[in-house]
Amino acid sequence: MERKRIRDIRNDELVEAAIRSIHGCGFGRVTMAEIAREAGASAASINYYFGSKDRLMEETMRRLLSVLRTATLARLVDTRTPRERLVAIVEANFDDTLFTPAQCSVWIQFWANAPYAPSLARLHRINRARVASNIRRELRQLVPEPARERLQMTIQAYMDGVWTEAAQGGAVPDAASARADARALTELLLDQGR
Amino acid sequence: MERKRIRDIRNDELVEAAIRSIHGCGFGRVTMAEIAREAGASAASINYYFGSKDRLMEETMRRLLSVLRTATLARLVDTRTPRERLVAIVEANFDDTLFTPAQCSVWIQFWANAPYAPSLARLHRINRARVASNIRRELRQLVPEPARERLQMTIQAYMDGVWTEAAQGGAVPDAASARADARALTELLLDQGR
DNA sequence: CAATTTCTTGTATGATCATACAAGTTTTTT
DNA sequence: AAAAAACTTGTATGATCATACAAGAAATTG
Repeated sequence: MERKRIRDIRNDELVEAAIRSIHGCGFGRVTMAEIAREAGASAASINYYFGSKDRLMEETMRRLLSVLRTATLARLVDTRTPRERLVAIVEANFDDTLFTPAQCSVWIQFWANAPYAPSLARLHRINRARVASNIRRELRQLVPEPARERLQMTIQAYMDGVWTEAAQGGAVPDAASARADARALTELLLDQGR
Repeated sequence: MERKRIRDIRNDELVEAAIRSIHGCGFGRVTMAEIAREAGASAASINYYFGSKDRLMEETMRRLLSVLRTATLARLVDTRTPRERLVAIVEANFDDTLFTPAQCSVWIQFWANAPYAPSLARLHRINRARVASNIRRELRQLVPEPARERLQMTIQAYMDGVWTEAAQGGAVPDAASARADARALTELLLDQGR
């Protein structure tokens, strides 16, 4: 099936060009022409494959979500205890495949724009619910009720914040240190009672 | 000096209309016409007072920064120890005057767009440097060197993250709980060695 | 190799929007 | 109250951009 392959190749190329372009110009300022240039194609061909700019953005966001999902599943494979699983979920957010300037930048911009773009809002809501539920599942076995909810929000806020910082492009830690820091904070929070 | 007063009143009205409009439409989609409508004025009058959309956005961001600065200074007044000052700085980020859905939302959007708009980038950089330096000043007297830098980043990431969450509009805690949570985390981090 | 499908692009169209401008209105000054 | 200054607005202009479309190139099929 040569047909399908070519289409998939183009999809990949265009989504990756979109990520680079958004990182370069900003979500609000990126144009079809710019993305096409980045991909070495024409603006019209993006419409041929995606139908509209909106759908290209949607697919681009899907790509980011899929990277996170993949990283999370990979890290969950070798876990035994709830504590290990929680750490795996947290560390997945700073996986080498995810925690790059371009992806953090694009991610933040999708977040900022999600409330105003229905198709992004939907994906955003689904992802957020999945991450929250993953964390809660493990916390249930680790922490008694009153503190649980607050703990989950703290962890999630911290992860969002590190991504935000990374997107600002300042002194970005490398992925490995980001994981170490996140792990340290998670364990400190889990052990705080003792 | 009636002249000055009218100008100041219009400036205030227009900046506040801009905040409401950006919260409603998004930074990338808000138009002069929409802001004018929100303010009960005309698009042309915004140009009369601010010269351009760009400068209105710049002034709007300045407003947000000024609210944070004011809240911080107010909370620093009655502090005695470095620890109290650090807590004051952190709590200021969740002051009642700041931690509202509209302001968090606008703030996040300014952050996301700062890398692509020179005038916003400048303000953003200055603010970030000031907050970082405030935190570092107190940490110097509270924490030995190796951990200091990491602690500062953790605190700042957490604060960014809570704002991000608040901007998403999900289950936003009220300002008072946000302050309590932030204080608890700060003190946990400070005491972690013991 | 002819026919058909798939792919690619340049250009035209129409929408959106910031801004300039000129013509008015209101307020202040003298 | 005349003159001047400050303010306000509607409209025109021009730029930007997503997208539709038609025509053509390349690949696939029979």
